[in-house]
Amino acid sequence: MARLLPRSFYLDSPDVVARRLLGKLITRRIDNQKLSGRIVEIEAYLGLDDPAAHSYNGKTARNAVLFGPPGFAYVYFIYGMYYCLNVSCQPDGHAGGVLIRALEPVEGLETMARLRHLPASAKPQLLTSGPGRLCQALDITRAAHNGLDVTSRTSPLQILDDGFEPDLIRSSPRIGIRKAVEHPLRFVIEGNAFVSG
DNA sequence: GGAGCGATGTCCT
DNA sequence: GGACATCGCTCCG
Repeated sequence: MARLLPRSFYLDSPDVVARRLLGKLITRRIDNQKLSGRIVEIEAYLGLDDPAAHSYNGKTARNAVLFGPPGFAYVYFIYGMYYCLNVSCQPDGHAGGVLIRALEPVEGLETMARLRHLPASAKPQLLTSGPGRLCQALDITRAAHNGLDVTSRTSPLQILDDGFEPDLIRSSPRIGIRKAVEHPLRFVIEGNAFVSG
């Protein structure tokens, strides 16, 4: 039986939490249906010390969740079309978070395909490989999910540990950023077919 | 299969 | 007004 990750899981620095989240299950409850996917790619954003992080220039209305307590969803809108899902890390008052970049779909693939406007026969890699894609596949939006507690028993968006352990984790530079491009803060499960890029 | 590029809303300077 | 933690399409080989 999968165990809901507690708030203490997210209390550490984003690079530590990012590694630790690889292989964990994200579950999205929509009415009576459950969608789930395993985290296979993730990036760390370090807060005030990280020029690539949304929190770098201080707290604003948009990024306030990153400065709050750990274990809350930070969902933002990007390029006029897509949402991206992060989870806040570090104690209340300290900015930091992790960006979920790719999932291996586990449950509800037909619904994911429909939400992605793809035929049911579409390759599963097209469902949740990429931060914008996975939000569309799980119907995650800023209006509905920003600021949500992912450690709550009643949350429609949770992260669980089902005992899976990645064989090998590889780090590399983060994707799609223009500042602080050199830091190896992207983490993937080595060899997993659902990693993006 | 890879490079180039347009779509498109929100936030901050 | 510009930048943006993206994606999917076109065009070319």
